[in-house]
Amino acid sequence: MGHRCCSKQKVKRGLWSPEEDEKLIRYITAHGHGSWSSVPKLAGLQRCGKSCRLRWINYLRPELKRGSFSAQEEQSIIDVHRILGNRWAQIAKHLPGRTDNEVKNFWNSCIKKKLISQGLDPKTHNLISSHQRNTSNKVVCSLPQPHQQPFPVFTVNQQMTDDASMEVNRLPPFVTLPPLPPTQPSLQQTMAIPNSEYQNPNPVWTAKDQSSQYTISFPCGSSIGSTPIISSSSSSSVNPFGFGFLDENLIWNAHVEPLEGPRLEQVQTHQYQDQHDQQKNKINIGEMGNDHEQKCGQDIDVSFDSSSFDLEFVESTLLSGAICRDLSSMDDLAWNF
DNA sequence: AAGGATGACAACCGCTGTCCT
DNA sequence: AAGGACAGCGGTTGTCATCCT
Repeated sequence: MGHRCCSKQKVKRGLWSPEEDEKLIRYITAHGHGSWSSVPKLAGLQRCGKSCRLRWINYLRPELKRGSFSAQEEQSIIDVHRILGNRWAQIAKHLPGRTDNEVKNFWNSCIKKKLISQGLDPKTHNLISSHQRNTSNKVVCSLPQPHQQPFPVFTVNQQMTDDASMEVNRLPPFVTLPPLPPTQPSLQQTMAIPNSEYQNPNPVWTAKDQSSQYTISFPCGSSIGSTPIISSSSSSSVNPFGFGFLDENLIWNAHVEPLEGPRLEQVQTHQYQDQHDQQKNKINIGEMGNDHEQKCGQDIDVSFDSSSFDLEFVESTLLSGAICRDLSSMDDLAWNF
Protein backbone atom coordinates (compact mmCIF):
# COMPACT_ATOMS: atom_id res chain seq x y z
CA MET A 1 0.00 0.00 0.00
CA GLY A 2 1.39 3.32 -1.03
CA HIS A 3 1.19 6.72 0.48
CA ARG A 4 -1.96 8.69 0.23
CA CYS A 5 -0.10 11.20 -1.84
CA CYS A 6 0.88 8.57 -4.36
CA SER A 7 -1.68 5.87 -3.91
CA LYS A 8 -1.68 5.15 -7.59
CA GLN A 9 1.90 4.12 -7.54
CA LYS A 10 3.44 1.08 -6.05
CA VAL A 11 5.91 2.58 -3.69
CA LYS A 12 8.31 1.19 -1.24
CA ARG A 13 8.27 2.35 2.32
CA GLY A 14 10.54 2.10 5.28
CA LEU A 15 14.24 2.45 5.52
CA TRP A 16 16.27 3.38 2.51
CA SER A 17 18.81 0.95 1.19
CA PRO A 18 22.29 2.14 0.18
CA GLU A 19 21.35 1.39 -3.43
CA GLU A 20 18.36 3.66 -3.24
CA ASP A 21 20.45 6.37 -1.66
CA GLU A 22 22.98 5.98 -4.41
CA LYS A 23 20.33 6.34 -7.08
CA LEU A 24 18.85 9.41 -5.49
CA ILE A 25 22.19 11.07 -4.95
CA ARG A 26 23.27 10.32 -8.48
CA TYR A 27 20.11 11.68 -9.96
CA ILE A 28 19.90 14.87 -7.92
CA THR A 29 23.58 15.59 -8.28
CA ALA A 30 23.21 15.33 -12.03
CA HIS A 31 19.83 16.93 -12.57
CA GLY A 32 18.72 18.63 -9.42
CA HIS A 33 15.44 17.64 -7.90
CA GLY A 34 13.15 19.83 -9.99
CA SER A 35 9.70 18.59 -9.19
CA TRP A 36 9.95 16.04 -6.44
CA SER A 37 7.00 14.11 -7.72
CA SER A 38 8.90 13.26 -10.86
CA VAL A 39 12.15 12.40 -9.12
CA PRO A 40 11.38 8.78 -8.20
CA LYS A 41 10.43 7.87 -11.71
CA LEU A 42 13.36 9.63 -13.28
CA ALA A 43 15.78 8.32 -10.69
CA GLY A 44 14.48 4.78 -11.02
CA LEU A 45 13.16 4.58 -7.49
CA GLN A 46 10.03 2.95 -6.20
CA ARG A 47 9.40 5.69 -3.72
CA CYS A 48 7.06 8.61 -3.65
CA GLY A 49 8.37 12.07 -4.30
CA LYS A 50 7.71 13.13 -0.78
CA SER A 51 9.81 10.33 0.57
CA CYS A 52 12.63 11.22 -1.82
CA ARG A 53 12.48 14.82 -0.80
CA LEU A 54 12.62 13.90 2.87
CA ARG A 55 15.46 11.51 2.38
CA TRP A 56 17.45 14.08 0.49
CA ILE A 57 16.75 16.96 2.84
CA ASN A 58 17.22 15.05 6.05
CA TYR A 59 19.96 12.67 5.17
CA LEU A 60 21.63 12.82 1.80
CA ARG A 61 22.34 16.48 1.24
CA PRO A 62 26.11 16.94 1.06
CA GLU A 63 26.10 19.98 3.29
CA LEU A 64 24.61 18.09 6.17
CA LYS A 65 26.65 17.76 9.28
CA ARG A 66 26.48 14.30 10.71
CA GLY A 67 27.30 13.19 14.17
CA SER A 68 26.25 14.22 17.59
CA PHE A 69 25.42 17.74 18.60
CA SER A 70 28.09 19.80 20.25
CA ALA A 71 27.49 21.49 23.57
CA GLN A 72 27.34 24.80 21.78
CA GLU A 73 24.76 23.54 19.36
CA GLU A 74 22.76 22.16 22.21
CA GLN A 75 22.81 25.45 24.03
CA SER A 76 21.84 27.25 20.88
CA ILE A 77 18.87 25.00 20.43
CA ILE A 78 17.76 25.63 23.97
CA ASP A 79 18.16 29.35 23.64
CA VAL A 80 16.38 29.63 20.34
CA HIS A 81 13.69 27.22 21.41
CA ARG A 82 12.93 29.39 24.38
CA ILE A 83 12.18 32.19 21.99
CA LEU A 84 10.58 30.36 19.10
CA GLY A 85 9.06 27.29 20.68
CA ASN A 86 8.70 24.18 18.56
CA ARG A 87 9.56 25.92 15.33
CA TRP A 88 12.07 23.31 14.39
CA ALA A 89 12.68 24.57 10.91
CA GLN A 90 13.37 28.04 12.24
CA ILE A 91 15.63 26.68 14.93
CA ALA A 92 17.48 24.53 12.44
CA LYS A 93 18.25 27.60 10.36
CA HIS A 94 20.46 28.74 13.18
CA LEU A 95 22.43 25.52 13.10
CA PRO A 96 24.30 25.09 9.83
CA GLY A 97 24.26 21.55 8.58
CA ARG A 98 21.44 20.47 10.85
CA THR A 99 17.92 19.66 9.78
CA ASP A 100 14.68 20.42 11.50
CA ASN A 101 14.08 16.71 11.90
CA GLU A 102 17.45 16.26 13.51
CA VAL A 103 16.93 19.16 15.86
CA LYS A 104 13.48 17.93 16.73
CA ASN A 105 14.68 14.43 17.44
CA PHE A 106 17.56 15.69 19.49
CA TRP A 107 15.22 17.87 21.46
CA ASN A 108 12.75 15.11 22.15
CA SER A 109 15.28 12.47 22.95
CA CYS A 110 17.84 14.44 24.83
CA ILE A 111 17.35 18.09 25.65
CA LYS A 112 13.82 17.68 26.85
CA LYS A 113 14.83 15.15 29.41
CA LYS A 114 17.80 17.16 30.44
CA LEU A 115 15.66 20.20 31.08
CA ILE A 116 13.15 18.17 33.02
CA SER A 117 15.90 16.71 35.12
CA GLN A 118 17.03 20.25 35.84
CA GLY A 119 13.54 21.08 36.98
CA LEU A 120 12.69 23.10 33.91
CA ASP A 121 9.60 22.82 31.87
CA PRO A 122 10.81 22.09 28.34
CA LYS A 123 7.90 23.95 26.87
CA THR A 124 8.25 27.15 28.76
CA HIS A 125 11.78 26.85 30.09
CA ASN A 126 10.34 27.94 33.38
CA LEU A 127 11.19 26.33 36.63
CA ILE A 128 8.80 23.60 37.56
CA SER A 129 7.97 23.65 41.20
CA SER A 130 8.48 20.41 43.05
CA HIS A 131 4.76 20.18 43.49
CA GLN A 132 4.20 20.56 39.80
CA ARG A 133 6.88 18.09 39.02
CA ASN A 134 5.18 15.64 41.27
CA THR A 135 1.90 15.97 39.49
CA SER A 136 2.69 13.77 36.56
CA ASN A 137 4.83 16.32 34.80
CA LYS A 138 1.92 18.56 34.11
CA VAL A 139 2.99 22.12 34.34
CA VAL A 140 0.47 24.42 35.80
CA CYS A 141 0.87 27.95 34.70
CA SER A 142 1.11 30.22 37.65
CA LEU A 143 0.17 33.28 35.72
CA PRO A 144 -2.75 35.30 36.84
CA GLN A 145 -5.85 35.05 34.82
CA PRO A 146 -6.43 37.73 32.26
CA HIS A 147 -9.10 39.36 34.29
CA GLN A 148 -6.66 39.73 37.09
CA GLN A 149 -3.75 41.13 35.24
CA PRO A 150 -3.96 41.07 31.53
CA PHE A 151 -0.28 41.66 31.00
CA PRO A 152 2.55 41.15 33.28
CA VAL A 153 4.66 44.22 33.48
CA PHE A 154 8.25 43.34 33.61
CA THR A 155 11.16 45.07 35.09
CA VAL A 156 14.78 44.66 34.41
CA ASN A 157 17.20 45.13 37.17
CA GLN A 158 19.86 47.71 37.21
CA GLN A 159 22.59 45.32 36.23
CA MET A 160 20.86 44.86 32.98
CA THR A 161 20.62 48.49 32.23
CA ASP A 162 24.25 48.90 33.02
CA ASP A 163 25.24 46.25 30.59
CA ALA A 164 24.83 47.17 27.00
CA SER A 165 25.07 43.62 25.86
CA MET A 166 22.06 41.39 25.74
CA GLU A 167 21.99 37.92 27.00
CA VAL A 168 19.42 35.27 26.89
CA ASN A 169 20.06 33.78 30.20
CA ARG A 170 20.16 30.09 30.68
CA LEU A 171 18.04 30.52 33.69
CA PRO A 172 14.33 30.31 33.17
CA PRO A 173 12.71 33.56 32.26
CA PHE A 174 11.59 34.92 35.53
CA VAL A 175 10.41 38.40 35.73
CA THR A 176 9.87 40.74 38.55
CA LEU A 177 6.60 42.48 38.75
CA PRO A 178 6.24 45.99 39.98
CA PRO A 179 3.60 46.72 42.54
CA LEU A 180 0.19 46.46 41.06
CA PRO A 181 -2.32 49.22 40.97
CA PRO A 182 -4.52 49.25 44.03
CA THR A 183 -7.48 47.92 42.11
CA GLN A 184 -5.64 44.83 41.04
CA PRO A 185 -5.61 41.79 43.22
CA SER A 186 -2.26 41.19 44.73
CA LEU A 187 0.04 38.93 42.89
CA GLN A 188 3.34 37.36 43.43
CA GLN A 189 6.13 39.70 42.77
CA THR A 190 8.02 37.13 40.84
CA MET A 191 6.43 34.97 38.28
CA ALA A 192 7.25 32.93 35.31
CA ILE A 193 6.37 34.04 31.84
CA PRO A 194 3.93 31.55 30.45
CA ASN A 195 4.60 29.84 27.24
CA SER A 196 1.93 31.67 25.40
CA GLU A 197 3.25 34.99 26.45
CA TYR A 198 6.68 34.75 25.07
CA GLN A 199 6.60 32.01 22.55
CA ASN A 200 3.42 32.95 20.91
CA PRO A 201 3.38 36.61 21.45
CA ASN A 202 0.01 37.63 20.27
CA PRO A 203 -0.34 40.62 22.47
CA VAL A 204 0.76 43.92 21.12
CA TRP A 205 3.66 45.11 23.11
CA THR A 206 4.68 48.60 22.69
CA ALA A 207 7.99 49.85 23.80
CA LYS A 208 8.37 53.54 24.10
CA ASP A 209 11.36 55.53 24.87
CA GLN A 210 10.46 58.65 26.66
CA SER A 211 13.48 60.55 25.62
CA SER A 212 13.38 59.44 22.05
CA GLN A 213 10.38 58.14 20.20
CA TYR A 214 11.04 54.47 20.04
CA THR A 215 7.83 52.56 19.65
CA ILE A 216 7.93 48.86 19.14
CA SER A 217 4.66 47.01 19.06
CA PHE A 218 4.13 43.31 19.19
CA PRO A 219 0.90 41.45 18.73
CA CYS A 220 -1.00 40.38 21.77
CA GLY A 221 -3.46 37.62 22.41
CA SER A 222 -6.94 38.24 21.26
CA SER A 223 -8.29 37.00 24.54
CA ILE A 224 -7.17 40.16 26.10
CA GLY A 225 -7.93 42.37 23.25
CA SER A 226 -10.25 44.60 25.15
CA THR A 227 -8.11 45.10 28.14
CA PRO A 228 -6.99 48.53 29.09
CA ILE A 229 -3.48 49.81 28.71
CA ILE A 230 -1.21 48.87 31.49
CA SER A 231 1.98 50.74 31.58
CA SER A 232 4.75 50.89 34.02
CA SER A 233 6.75 53.80 35.13
CA SER A 234 9.29 51.57 36.71
CA SER A 235 12.86 52.01 35.74
CA SER A 236 12.76 49.69 32.80
CA SER A 237 10.92 46.73 31.49
CA VAL A 238 11.52 43.83 29.29
CA ASN A 239 9.43 42.44 26.53
CA PRO A 240 7.73 39.10 26.78
CA PHE A 241 9.87 37.38 24.23
CA GLY A 242 12.79 37.17 26.46
CA PHE A 243 14.89 39.29 24.24
CA GLY A 244 15.38 42.87 23.51
CA PHE A 245 17.09 45.47 25.52
CA LEU A 246 15.54 48.41 27.11
CA ASP A 247 17.22 51.37 28.48
CA GLU A 248 16.39 52.75 31.85
CA ASN A 249 14.25 55.36 30.22
CA LEU A 250 12.35 52.88 28.23
CA ILE A 251 8.89 51.84 29.16
CA TRP A 252 7.21 48.76 27.90
CA ASN A 253 3.57 49.42 27.49
CA ALA A 254 1.53 46.34 27.24
CA HIS A 255 -1.64 47.23 25.53
CA VAL A 256 -3.70 46.23 22.62
CA GLU A 257 -4.02 48.58 19.79
CA PRO A 258 -5.64 47.84 16.49
CA LEU A 259 -3.11 47.37 13.83
CA GLU A 260 -3.11 50.17 11.40
CA GLY A 261 -3.47 49.15 7.80
CA PRO A 262 -0.49 50.93 6.36
CA ARG A 263 1.75 49.69 9.11
CA LEU A 264 0.64 46.17 8.67
CA GLU A 265 1.00 46.40 4.96
CA GLN A 266 4.44 47.74 5.35
CA VAL A 267 5.48 44.82 7.43
CA GLN A 268 3.84 42.23 5.29
CA THR A 269 5.06 43.46 1.98
CA HIS A 270 8.69 43.63 2.89
CA GLN A 271 10.74 40.72 1.87
CA TYR A 272 13.06 39.13 4.30
CA GLN A 273 16.11 40.96 3.14
CA ASP A 274 14.32 44.23 3.15
CA GLN A 275 13.09 43.53 6.59
CA HIS A 276 16.51 42.62 7.68
CA ASP A 277 18.14 45.66 6.22
CA GLN A 278 15.42 47.91 7.34
CA GLN A 279 15.49 46.59 10.83
CA LYS A 280 19.20 46.81 10.93
CA ASN A 281 18.77 50.47 10.32
CA LYS A 282 15.77 50.98 12.46
CA ILE A 283 16.05 48.60 15.30
CA ASN A 284 18.86 46.65 16.59
CA ILE A 285 17.60 45.65 19.90
CA GLY A 286 20.82 44.04 20.81
CA GLU A 287 22.61 47.26 20.25
CA MET A 288 19.93 49.50 21.47
CA GLY A 289 21.63 49.90 24.73
CA ASN A 290 24.84 51.01 23.11
CA ASP A 291 23.29 53.06 20.45
CA HIS A 292 20.55 54.51 22.43
CA GLU A 293 22.07 57.94 22.68
CA GLN A 294 22.84 58.04 19.01
CA LYS A 295 19.47 56.75 18.02
CA CYS A 296 17.48 59.24 19.98
CA GLY A 297 15.09 60.95 17.69
CA GLN A 298 14.84 58.04 15.36
CA ASP A 299 11.43 56.59 14.99
CA ILE A 300 10.97 52.93 15.48
CA ASP A 301 7.51 51.71 14.92
CA VAL A 302 7.03 48.10 14.06
CA SER A 303 3.75 46.34 14.34
CA PHE A 304 2.73 42.81 13.64
CA ASP A 305 -0.52 41.35 12.73
CA SER A 306 -1.29 38.59 15.12
CA SER A 307 -2.55 36.37 12.36
CA SER A 308 0.52 36.72 10.25
CA PHE A 309 3.23 36.97 12.78
CA ASP A 310 6.46 36.78 10.89
CA LEU A 311 9.00 34.87 12.81
CA GLU A 312 11.74 35.52 10.37
CA PHE A 313 11.04 39.15 10.71
CA VAL A 314 11.20 38.97 14.42
CA GLU A 315 14.34 36.96 14.23
CA SER A 316 15.97 39.33 11.87
CA THR A 317 14.85 42.22 13.94
CA LEU A 318 15.27 41.11 17.45
CA LEU A 319 17.92 38.54 17.16
CA SER A 320 20.11 40.41 14.80
CA GLY A 321 22.24 41.58 17.61
CA ALA A 322 22.57 38.20 19.13
CA ILE A 323 21.53 34.91 17.74
CA CYS A 324 21.73 35.61 14.06
CA ARG A 325 25.13 37.08 14.25
CA ASP A 326 26.74 34.47 16.33
CA LEU A 327 24.95 31.90 18.30
CA SER A 328 27.78 31.62 20.68
CA SER A 329 27.18 35.16 21.66
CA MET A 330 24.12 33.97 23.44
CA ASP A 331 26.44 33.41 26.30
CA ASP A 332 27.16 37.06 26.39
CA LEU A 333 23.57 38.01 26.66
CA ALA A 334 22.32 38.52 30.11
CA TRP A 335 18.65 38.80 30.80
CA ASN A 336 17.75 39.07 34.37
CA PHE A 337 14.23 37.97 34.68
C1' DA B 1 21.08 -16.43 26.74
C1' DA B 2 16.48 -14.50 26.48
C1' DG B 3 13.49 -11.00 26.37
C1' DG B 4 11.70 -6.70 27.96
C1' DA B 5 12.79 -1.66 28.44
C1' DT B 6 14.77 2.25 26.71
C1' DG B 7 16.92 5.55 23.62
C1' DA B 8 18.19 7.39 19.19
C1' DC B 9 17.00 8.32 14.90
C1' DA B 10 14.77 7.60 10.36
C1' DA B 11 10.63 7.88 8.12
C1' DC B 12 5.76 8.68 7.72
C1' DC B 13 1.36 11.28 8.31
C1' DG B 14 -1.47 14.95 7.97
C1' DC B 15 -2.06 19.66 7.77
C1' DT B 16 -1.16 24.30 5.82
C1' DG B 17 0.36 27.69 2.60
C1' DT B 18 1.65 28.88 -2.06
C1' DC B 19 1.53 28.66 -6.82
C1' DC B 20 -0.51 27.67 -11.07
C1' DT B 21 -4.20 26.68 -14.22
C1' DA C 1 -12.75 32.29 -7.44
C1' DA C 2 -11.99 27.34 -7.24
C1' DG C 3 -9.38 23.45 -7.22
C1' DG C 4 -5.31 20.66 -7.81
C1' DA C 5 -0.29 19.97 -7.31
C1' DC C 6 3.41 20.69 -4.67
C1' DA C 7 6.64 22.06 -0.90
C1' DG C 8 7.29 22.72 3.79
C1' DC C 9 6.45 21.91 8.49
C1' DG C 10 5.48 19.79 13.07
C1' DG C 11 3.82 15.75 15.35
C1' DT C 12 3.91 10.93 15.56
C1' DT C 13 5.25 6.28 14.67
C1' DG C 14 8.42 2.59 13.42
C1' DT C 15 12.79 0.39 13.56
C1' DC C 16 16.95 -0.89 15.32
C1' DA C 17 20.63 -1.06 18.69
C1' DT C 18 21.85 -1.19 23.34
C1' DC C 19 21.11 -1.85 28.11
C1' DC C 20 19.22 -4.16 31.98
C1' DT C 21 17.20 -7.84 34.62
